This record gives sequence, C-alpha cells and structure tokens, in this order.
Amino acid sequence: MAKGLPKRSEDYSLWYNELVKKADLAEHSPVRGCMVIKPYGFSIWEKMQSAIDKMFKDTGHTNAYFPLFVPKSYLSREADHVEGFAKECAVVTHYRLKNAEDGSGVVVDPEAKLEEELIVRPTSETVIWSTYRNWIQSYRDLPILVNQWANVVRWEMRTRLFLRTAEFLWQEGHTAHATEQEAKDETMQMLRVYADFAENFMAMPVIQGVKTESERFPGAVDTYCIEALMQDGKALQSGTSHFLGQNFARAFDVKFANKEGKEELVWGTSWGVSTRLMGALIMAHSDDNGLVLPPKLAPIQVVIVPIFKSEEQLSAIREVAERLQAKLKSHDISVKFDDRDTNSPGWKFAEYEMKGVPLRLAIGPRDLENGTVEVARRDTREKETKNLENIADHILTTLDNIQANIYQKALDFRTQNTSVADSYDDFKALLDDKGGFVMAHWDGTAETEEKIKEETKATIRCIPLDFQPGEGKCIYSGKPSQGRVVFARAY
RNA sequence: CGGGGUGUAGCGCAGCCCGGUUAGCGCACCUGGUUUGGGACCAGGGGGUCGCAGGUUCGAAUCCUGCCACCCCGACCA
Repeated sequence: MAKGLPKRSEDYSLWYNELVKKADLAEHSPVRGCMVIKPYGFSIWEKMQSAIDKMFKDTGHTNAYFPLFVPKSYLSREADHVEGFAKECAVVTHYRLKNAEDGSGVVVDPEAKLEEELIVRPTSETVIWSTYRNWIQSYRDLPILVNQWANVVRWEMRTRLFLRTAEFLWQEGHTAHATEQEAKDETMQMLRVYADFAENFMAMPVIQGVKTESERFPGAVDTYCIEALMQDGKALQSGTSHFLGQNFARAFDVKFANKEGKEELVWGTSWGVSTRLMGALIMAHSDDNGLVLPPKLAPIQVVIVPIFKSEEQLSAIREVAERLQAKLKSHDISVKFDDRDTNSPGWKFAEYEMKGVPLRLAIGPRDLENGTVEVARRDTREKETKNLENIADHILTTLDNIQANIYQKALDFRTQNTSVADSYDDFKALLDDKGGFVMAHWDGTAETEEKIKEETKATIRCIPLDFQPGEGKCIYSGKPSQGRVVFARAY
C-alpha cells in the first residue's frame, strides 16, 4: 500500500483520483470508460443501497427488473427523449461471432446481423412504459410504484471515477398515476427522500430545486434535483426526480379507464440516484489523510488495533478486544479487530484513516495495566484515553457526534461558499476567486442562461424550492427578474 | 472528433537529445534477523517481449516511419 495523498488544496483532481485508489474504492478498468468498484468501495455502496431501498419500501415502492436492451424503435418514440440520449448510446448490431478465415481470431459474423438494433439502456423509461402499457387498463391498476436497481450505459467522452463512467450502477424509479396531482406529489416525495438520505445518511447538505428548461431530463415536464457543494467549490447534481406529465404515456399509448369509464392517459414520474453518490460522499468530507465516512454509511464503524510485542500480550489484548467487540455488536455497531501481525500498528492507523473508518480503538500493554483504551476519531483526528468501563456508551455517543459534526462542517462550508451577486462583474469575480454557489437574478430566458454558461462555465443548478420572490434585475441582460436562482460551476 | 502529453518490473519513474558492457532507481514482493503507542530497520533475493510492427546500423530502450493504447485540456454528461 502506497503512502500519503497529494494535498487537496494543491490539485483537487489528483487528490481525488489518488484517494479513490488508495482507499481501495475503485479503479479504471481496461475496458473503455468503465470502472471496477473494489470490494471495500462496493461495501460502502451496499450500505447506501440498503438505506435508500428501505426508504423506498417505507414510501410504498417495490423492486422489479426490466431488460438491459432497448429496441431502437422504442427509444425513438418520445422525440425529446431520443434526442437527449441518441449521442451517447451503445448499440448492439449482431448476435454472433465466428472464427476468422485467416485464423487471426474471432470476427463478427456478418450473417448474424440483427433485424432491429438493440440499444444498451441509457435509462429505462422506454422499456418500462412499453411494459406498463400491458399492465394498465383501469384506474384500479394504478398507481404503479416500481423501482429497479440496475446498470446503465452512456457512452461518455471523458470519464471520472464514480462521477462519470460509461457504465454505472443506479436505481431508477418509474411510477404511473391516475391523476396529475398524484404524480406531482410522488415527484416531490421522492425528491424529499433523496434530500433526506443525502443529509441524514451521507451528512451532506443539499439544495432542493427545479431545473431550468435547458437542463431538464429529455422527455420530462419538470426535473427536480438535489445539488451539493464539493470542497473545491464545484456543484454536483446528486439526484433527480422527474415529473413526466403524460409524455411517455402518450408515446407508448398507455391509457386507463377512469371511474366514469372514460379513457385517459396515465401520468408518470421517474427518479434516480447513482454511484455518483459515492463520488459526492468522497468529495464532501475527505481530507489529506484520506476518506472520512459518516458512521451511518461506514462498513466498518470501529476498528480495534492491538499493540503487542509477544503472542502472550496479543492473547491478553484479544480477550479484552473480543469482549468489547461483542458488546458493540449487540448495539449494531460493526467492529473489526485487526490482529494481523503482518503490519505494524502505525501502518494500520494510517491505513484505516485512509479508508475513513470513523473510530479507532488502540489497546496495548499500557492499557491492559490501566484498564483503558485509546479512542481516536477520524473526523477531528483527536485521541483520548478512556476507561474501559462504560466505553460502549461513549463509543455510541461519539459515533453520533461524528455523524452530526461532519454534517455541520459541510453545512458551514456551504454557507461560507454561498454568495450573492448583483452585477455580472461581481458574479464572474466570485466564480473565479471563490467558487461555490452564487445566488443571482436571471431573466428567465434560455438565451441568457446559455450566454452565461459560454462565458463563465457556470450553469443554473436549480431554482430552489425555497425560492424567495423578490424584484431584481438580471445580472446579464438587466431585464426584470422575479428572484434569485442558484448558479455554480459543476461536475 | 480537435489541441497537448505519455508508453521501460505489480505501481511510480530515470535512461533517449548525443546508439555501444549484463537496462537502473524508489515503493511493493520473497527470505533471515532485530522491531512494533503514527505508514520500522539491516542484510540478502526474485521479477523486464523497454507499447506493437517495420526500417537504418556491426550494434537500437535510444534514430526514422507507421500503427495502437492511455492520460490531460475542449465539445457531451446521473
């Protein structure tokens, strides 16, 4: 295992890439644009998955699974949708290989050309709505509240571990409703679920809002999102919830008979979060010593490192450690006792810090004599020596404190890096000197939005849900504006 | 697809300009010993089609030509 990380403040991208590798989270695969998520990284993703999945179940959703392949004709049925995704689709054209005649290996068998090409799903609206068509006849069949955990493929030009890869893991919820209001409520409910997860599990504050027309999901009527601020001052869209109106129902002819026996188009929503959340989690809290994980998502919450010179000492320590481990496990705390004799204690300290383990306990001969244990927390890197009595309570409290503390730290950071700009010059200066979110008036036109993007690389992240109406002048055009929207440079 | 860069041991690199012993260094790995409260030390050892294919030459990691791969910057983006 390699030593330290580059400084976060010097080269954020390099720091991020090295951290992802050294904390054993993921690496680029030899396959173009794809990522290998390593066991430790995946165990964090599993923690996220199960917490999110529980929230879905608690709001009445169930899981299902739909095909990986989308016939080309499906994708093209919703005009905006196909236009939005056409440029980044992987396409299956053949179903067989054969041995090359010159013996150079295998080649695609030209005889085995598919009548209709299959698209590897970039998202599943089209497959799912073509299925819902058969599922829905009456208002009694509604609502359908289904989610799937799946992989999708988007042929991105440039990739970045977790933040943008050609293939990624996600969940996509697809619901169908009898009324517009019900679908809108669902859209907002799922946005709240995402915000709740981000803030209470990931300890990452988010801004909830609605996207402008140009940033909207292709095929949606409205796209809502949660936006988080990373430590380098760039924004990251961390989850989206779309109100689809009747667009997909219309495209796939999904109708139901209402109570009056009249035929109506179904209303839809879709919503998703992806392994991008791993990137958000990493960038929200980590430091120059490595990953910092919120206790609620840490696969290992507490690690016990023994310090010993002999086998006798180790077995004496083991007795204490295993008793403590059992005690903590009864409180649903995941504890690892690392009694390997192949690495020194100092090595282990650095290693678990790199991996973001929230609490480290060290037990050595000194502690055996005094009935103590050294407790070190990852977020503040403070160490204290505590009596073994009541240590379990202390650990439980400290884990809660860490969860709260890293949230507060991220919130303070966001507060400090959220600015208000009243002129275009101020706006540009803020983006260049400080970064972060910049609240500014906008005239509501796509032209202005586009110009600002071209000139500054900043985009409107969202119109926040807690939008404060207030007269003002657009920083770019000087035309009247109804309130401030959230600008930032983004990933 | 445009502009730049890099391919040498598992990883990170030096050597190349100016061709010439057996291709070298750090980390990692293996063996032995001493260590262990913040990434230990000493000694010994193993591991290489120098990205690929041609060419020039008595001789190529080094020069020339072509190809391939990857990285960074743009366009795209959960």
